[in-house]
Amino acid sequence: MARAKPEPTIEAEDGASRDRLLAAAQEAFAEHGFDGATVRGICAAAGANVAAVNYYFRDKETLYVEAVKAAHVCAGRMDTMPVPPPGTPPVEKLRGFVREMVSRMHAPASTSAMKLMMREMADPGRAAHVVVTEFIQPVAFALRGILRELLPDLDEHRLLMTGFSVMGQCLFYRQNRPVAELIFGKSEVDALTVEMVTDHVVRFTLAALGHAPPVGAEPRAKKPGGKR
Amino acid sequence: MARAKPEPTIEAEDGASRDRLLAAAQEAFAEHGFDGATVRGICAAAGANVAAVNYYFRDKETLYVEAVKAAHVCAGRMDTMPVPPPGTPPVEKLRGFVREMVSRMHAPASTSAMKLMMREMADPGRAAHVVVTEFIQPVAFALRGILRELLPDLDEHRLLMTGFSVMGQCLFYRQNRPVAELIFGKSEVDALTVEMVTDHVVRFTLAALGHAPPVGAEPRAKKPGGKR
DNA sequence: AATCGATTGAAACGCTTGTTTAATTCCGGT
DNA sequence: ACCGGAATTAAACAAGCGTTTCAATCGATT
Repeated sequence: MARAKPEPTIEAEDGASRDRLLAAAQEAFAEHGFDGATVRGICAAAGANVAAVNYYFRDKETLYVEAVKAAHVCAGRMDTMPVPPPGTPPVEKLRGFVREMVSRMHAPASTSAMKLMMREMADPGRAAHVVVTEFIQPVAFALRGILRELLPDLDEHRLLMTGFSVMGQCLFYRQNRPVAELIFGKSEVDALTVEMVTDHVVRFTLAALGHAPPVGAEPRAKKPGGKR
Repeated sequence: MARAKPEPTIEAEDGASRDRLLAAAQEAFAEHGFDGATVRGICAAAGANVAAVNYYFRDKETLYVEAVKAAHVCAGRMDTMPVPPPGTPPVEKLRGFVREMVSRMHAPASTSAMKLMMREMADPGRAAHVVVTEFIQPVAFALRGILRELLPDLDEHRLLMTGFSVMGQCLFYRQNRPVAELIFGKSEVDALTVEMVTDHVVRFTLAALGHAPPVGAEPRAKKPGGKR
């Protein structure tokens, strides 16, 4: 009937609408969660038919899992963390780690992808294993290695908690930013730039570990007690 | 006990099934979220009819808000934080604050109530304002006061981030515990007792602020006010 | 041009959701 | 006892959900 021959969209590509479906699902699940997002809404946003989700994926749940997987290869790529050159001192490794982490918490490449992963982490269920083993685990071990270099004699439990302290500081700015804005005002929180937060977390952590002067001590001059 | 009814409306005090409904809603919303929980499931758990939720509350949304309110007066009571006596040094105030916070993060009085509040904080929407102003805000200001005592000369931005560092460390053990268990193993994470975590966070923070020796440095010599 | 498999389309399925209606039971009061 | 409002019940409502069906369409191959 309506032999509509619109612009030659790239349909010849294998699974063009599959990708659009995946992108739409990623955004919808990130915004409204698994239960909140609807298959109809996703298909409408993707410009596809409702049956497409059953054609390309089996059902809503596998679409969700695939969307999470696609999200963590898009915004994730945690294996592509900046690898410091071999001679880098551990303090600088930690600084680089925190900078990268805070940056991703602050303004990630794909907002919806990061939101989706955070949501899955907040209450793990359907795709937690994939996200953790491929996205989070290597980062956690990288941090543990850096901290082990900084604290060679610390027992495992304290090392673990130290890593949690670092991650807790970084994750705060993403997981609790809305609440912080409600408490202290959006302008106050938004005033904290990536550089400021990175600098604070690095200084706070290094001071806690005895590798830098404590917070509040302005380094107007080189402080005595500098290591090495 | 029987008071006169000036208005022929319902008595808010005798709602036996209303309370059961509220408790069931609290648990269901905590477990499955707003969209995941069903009115029928809540009523079944409360042993009430489906129409009860429309009789006592207007609809599902107000039931949710009331459940959140009930949750934060049950597990919350953050205004009943341990008030240190006036002569307490700020270091001890911080220690008490962290201990209380970590304890509540670790094993709260009502698991479902805490879960429900955390869920509402994770993505604020329906009852965020109530939770924040009555539950979180006073705690945040209390922490800020303690930190201001410890760091009288720090600018506001750094003071804010320092508070975030403290809260981030405490919240980590609740918000990211499942993920941490997936990464490092449940036994490793569960081995961290409240005392260990409290001690670590206090030491980490005080060291960062220059009020205690850094993590990893065992206090070989007696510190002023040193503890065992 | 005809054919075949892959893809899309519109419609309907069965089911669950939140909400409402109307009838019923319960209980205390002048 | 009667009566009236409060509380509870069963049944149904419309709407939306995920999923399925089957026919129509498209693109490439023969």
